[in-house]
Amino acid sequence: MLAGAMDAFRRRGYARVSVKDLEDTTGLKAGSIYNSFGSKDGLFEASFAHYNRVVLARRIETHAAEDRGLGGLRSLFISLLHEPGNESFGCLITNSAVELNPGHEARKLVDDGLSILLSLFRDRLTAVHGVGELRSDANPEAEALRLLALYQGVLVLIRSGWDHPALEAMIDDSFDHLERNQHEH
Amino acid sequence: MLAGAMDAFRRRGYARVSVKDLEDTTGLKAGSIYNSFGSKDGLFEASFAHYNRVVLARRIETHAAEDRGLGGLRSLFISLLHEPGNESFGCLITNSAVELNPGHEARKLVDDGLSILLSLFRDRLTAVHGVGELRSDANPEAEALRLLALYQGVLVLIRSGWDHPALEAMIDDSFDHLERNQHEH
DNA sequence: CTTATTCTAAAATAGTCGATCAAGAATTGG
DNA sequence: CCAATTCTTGATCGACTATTTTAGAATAAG
Repeated sequence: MLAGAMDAFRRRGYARVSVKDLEDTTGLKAGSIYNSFGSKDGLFEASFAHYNRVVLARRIETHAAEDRGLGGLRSLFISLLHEPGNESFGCLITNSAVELNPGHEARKLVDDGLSILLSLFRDRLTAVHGVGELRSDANPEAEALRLLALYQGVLVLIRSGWDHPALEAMIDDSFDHLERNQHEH
Repeated sequence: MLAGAMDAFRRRGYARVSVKDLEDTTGLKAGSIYNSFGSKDGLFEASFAHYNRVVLARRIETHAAEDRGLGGLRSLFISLLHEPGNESFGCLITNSAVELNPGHEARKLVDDGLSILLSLFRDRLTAVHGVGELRSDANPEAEALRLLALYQGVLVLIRSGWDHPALEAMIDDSFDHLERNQHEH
């Protein structure tokens, strides 16, 4: 029910999903939606919170579990290219960061999502840096923000229909460079 | 006139700009708009083409002229953080890649814009690689796509209101790593 | 069973959307 | 200067928007 609304927002963004669309995707009638969520904004925010709490969290858990080190992060990036059914539902964080009004209430959910990702990157890089899995001259703090930007950029390029194998090669290349001593001479 | 419409689309995206808004920003009445551009889509596409042909091209020319090497690309990235009036108008390429329908006519303009940037990055990296300005183990082709993703990602983070100095430090760090022998031991 | 309460449904509201039209103003070509 | 054409304007179109309301169905409590 929430999932249906969330999928619609992921695919088409906030503005281009109508209440009629939400009736179809949730199975609820407009009256019930307004009774339960107060407004279209309310349902959007509930969907977004669900995205951060469930979809994003589960993706991280599945691909980047704590014991998988740097390879987990790589796997997380690659997973963006292999959505089930070969269709990209879009990332609510990226899409909302671009689409939403500066003053929109749901902006805090964008910040939440970005913060979840940045913390993951920072903590993981710091951890593997300690055990020598990371290139020694890399700065985990700056590198984490760079990965966050790369993550968002990849999602933009996926949305633009960019060739997936090329993106996959680029991601692999990026993580190869992060690892220690992969280019010995 | 075109510039006014373009600014509106850059700020608020395609969907949230109404024909009434376009009347205000262009100074033309709805009838004239439809006479000149055929539709809201038509005006949008004209604005987008103007963005690629003028705004983007001029930005590249100003910051990343051909003789400025790798430093020109760095300057191009940094320039995104220093828009006049401390306000970001948004990048029509990034925003449209995220917002537009898969089948929308203006998608080709997204491809055009991305292609302009990718070509710039690829050509410049190849050139400086030849004269040893680029880290020798870097692959210009993969690196160019990485810069394109980074560029898009930075624009997403700017839109999300991310701290500019942190982004600037990250960009500088990224280009430091691209340069040859900046970490001698 | 009865009463109270919550949930659902369908219709209606006011407003805005993109787009069109006819009439007149401005501009252009001869 | 005149005729033809293009452009501008304000009014208006039906369709769709988010939201509210009203009435009825389902559910729960006593």
